[in-house]
Amino acid sequence: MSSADGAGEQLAFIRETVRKAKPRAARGVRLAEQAPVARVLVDKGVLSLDQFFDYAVPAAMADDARPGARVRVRFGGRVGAHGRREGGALHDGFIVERRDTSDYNGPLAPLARVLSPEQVLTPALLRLCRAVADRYAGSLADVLQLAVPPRHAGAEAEPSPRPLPPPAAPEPGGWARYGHGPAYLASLAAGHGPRAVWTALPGPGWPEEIARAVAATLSSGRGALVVLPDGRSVARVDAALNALLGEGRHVVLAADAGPQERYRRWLAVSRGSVHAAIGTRAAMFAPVRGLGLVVVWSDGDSSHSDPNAPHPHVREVALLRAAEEGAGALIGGLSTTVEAAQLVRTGWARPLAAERATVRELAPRVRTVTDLDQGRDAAAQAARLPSVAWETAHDALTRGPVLIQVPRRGYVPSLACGRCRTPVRCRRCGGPLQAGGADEPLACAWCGEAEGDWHCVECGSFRLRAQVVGARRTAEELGRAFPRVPVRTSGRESVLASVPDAPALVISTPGAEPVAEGAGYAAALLLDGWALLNRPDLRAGEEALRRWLTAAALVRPAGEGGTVVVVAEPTARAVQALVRWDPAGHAGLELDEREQLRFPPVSRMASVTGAPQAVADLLGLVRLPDGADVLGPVPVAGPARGEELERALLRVAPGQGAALASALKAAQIARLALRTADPVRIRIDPLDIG
DNA sequence: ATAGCCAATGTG
DNA sequence: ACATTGGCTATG
Repeated sequence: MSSADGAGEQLAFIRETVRKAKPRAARGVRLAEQAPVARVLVDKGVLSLDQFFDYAVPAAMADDARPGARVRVRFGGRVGAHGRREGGALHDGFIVERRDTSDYNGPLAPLARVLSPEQVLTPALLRLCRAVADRYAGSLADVLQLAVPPRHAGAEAEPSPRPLPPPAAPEPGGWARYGHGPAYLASLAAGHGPRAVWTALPGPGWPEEIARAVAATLSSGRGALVVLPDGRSVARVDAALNALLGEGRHVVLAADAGPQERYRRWLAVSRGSVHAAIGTRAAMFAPVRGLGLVVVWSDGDSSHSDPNAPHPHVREVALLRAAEEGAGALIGGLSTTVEAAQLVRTGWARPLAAERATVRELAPRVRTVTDLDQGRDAAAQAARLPSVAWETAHDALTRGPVLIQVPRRGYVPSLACGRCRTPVRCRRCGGPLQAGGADEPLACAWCGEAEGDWHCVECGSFRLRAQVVGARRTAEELGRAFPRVPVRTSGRESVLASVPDAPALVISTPGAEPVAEGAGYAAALLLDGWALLNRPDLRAGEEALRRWLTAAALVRPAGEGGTVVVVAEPTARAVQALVRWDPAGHAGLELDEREQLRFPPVSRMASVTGAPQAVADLLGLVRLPDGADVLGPVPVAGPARGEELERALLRVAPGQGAALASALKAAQIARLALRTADPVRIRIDPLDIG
C-alpha cells in the first residue's frame, strides 16, 4: 500500500460509519419503511458505466418505485467542499430491484422522481437484455433502448383488455404436408419447447402455418412471438391469425401504428393481457409472458440485423430467448441460412421439411439461361432478354401475370465490360468504378480517381455495361416488347401487396414482390442473377438463392404450367439449388465450406475497425481467449471519401463467443478512458466478412 | 461521457 | 506565485 492510501482508508472508515448507521439519503429525506434502497440502471450510454447504482427511496415514492419502473435520478454530481452534494444532471433509469441494504459505502442520493409505477422492465426482459448486451459486447442501456419503447402516459392510463382463456388446439392444416409437422404442433400444444428449422414449401401457405404454430402454443396456456422481416409479411401472418383465432388474441408490433398505439399494444403484452405478439425486428424483445414459442421468418433477410448498437440479430435473440425462457423455436423460411443449417447439424434443432415428392409437386419448373444467350428476335432484343426468357414470358402472359425480378439499382455498385463481363476496376487502387451522373466520367468508389478513357483489360472492348438496370427502365423496355400488356412495378418507393390474377408484367425489386391473387404467377423471370452472384461476399450465393426462392415461391406449381427462368451461370451452386428447389442442401454445402475455412457460424467473429493506430492499440490491449486468431488488419474504405481505416477480424471457436465479446468490451472500456484515443468500432458477427 | 481533482507545466 | 493544461478517477 502506498502512502496515498492513508487518506483513502480514512475516507472508507468514515463511509463505513455512515453506512452502518443505515442506508440513507444525503439530506434528511424520510425514506421508505420497506426496502429503502432501489438498485437502478442509469441510462447513460457509456460502456464503462454498465453497472447498477443504488439510490435511496423517499417515503413518498415507496409505492411507485417498483422494480421495473422508469425513474429519474441525479447522477455524476460531486460531494462539495462542505460535504454537501452538488447534484449531477438528471438521467433516466430503471429500477431493477428494491433492497433493504446497499453494498455501497456512502450516503445514497434519493430517487429524483418515479416517472410511472408501470413495471416495464420485467425480470425476464432484464435477463434477456443483459444476455444480449453480453453477447454483442454492448451495454445494457443500449439494449434497453431497443427493447423498451418510449413512454406515452395516455397509453399507460388506459387499462389493457382482459386476457382471454386459451383457445383450443388447432388442426394440423398445412402442417400435414411436412413429415414431422403435426408432431411439432402437438408438442407445442402439450407445453413442450420443440426447436425446429423449417424449410417452408413454395406457395401461399406459410402465414397460416405460422398462425397454427402460434395457436398450438396458446392452447397450452403459454405465449408466442413471431418476428418477420417486413410489414407485408407481418400483415399476412396478422390476417392468418385473425382468420384462425379471431381478433384480440394477438397484437401487431410494427411501424404501421404511431408511437402511442405501439406502446399501448406493447403494454398489453407486458401486462400479460395479450399472449401473442407478431411484428418486425424490434418485436424480438416483446415481453411476452410465459413464452412458449418464438418464430423467426426468413432469418436470412438483412432487416433482421438491427442497425443500432450493439446490432443484435433477431435469430440470435430468438435463440437466447428459447434457451433462457425454455421456449420452442421455429426458424423458418423458403430458404435456409447457414446458421440455421448449423443449428440442425449440432442437434440444437430438428429439420422440419416436406418430402421431396411434395416439394416437386408444389414448386414451379426452373430453367436457367446465361445472359450471353441474348434473344435473336427483335422483340427479345428490345427487352434485353434472352430468347428463352422472352418466350416463357410471352407464353405465360396468355395464362396469368408474370413476375420480373430485377435487382435494386445501386445494389451492385460496379460496372462491367459490355462484351466479356469483366468487372471494371480502378487502375490505381483496384476499387470499383462508378458512373457519377449521366455524362460524368467514371470515378473510383474507393479512392475517387477519375477514369477518362476506360477500356477492358481483358478483351479491349470500350463498351460498358451497368451491372444493374433499374426497375423503371426495365419496365419501359418490357412495355415496348410486350405492347398491350399492362406493366406494374413494385419497389422501394411503392410496394404492391398483391396483383390481380390477370395477364400483366409485374416488375419488382427483391423483397418487394407482390403476391399474385388466385393461382399465383404464371411465370417469373429472375434477371441479372449473375450480378447477384458476383458480389464479393461470403453470403452472395445464399443471398441470391433466398431472393430467387422468395420470387419463385409465388409462381404456380410446375403441374399448372408455372415456370421460372433464372438468368445466371447454370453451374453455380445457388442456381443448381434453385433448379432442384433444395435450399437446405445448399445451406449444408455452404456450411461444409465454412467448416473448411473456419468461418462463421463454425467460428465466432468480431470486427474491429478504426484508424490504423487505434486498431493496433486495441489489439495490443485486448486479452483474447486461447486459440483466438487475428485476421488482418487490412485497409478498408471509411465512410468519408479517402478516409483510411483498417479492419481486423477476430476469430474464436463458437463456445468462446462470450469470452471474445467480454474481452473486446474490456479493451474498449480501457481505451475509452483515454480520451485522446481515436474511436474503434467493434462489431460482433459482422455482416460482411468476405 | 463528464466534472473534478491533482500534478506538471507554463506565464507574469 | 499563480494560471493553464493534461492525465486520471469516480459517478450511488
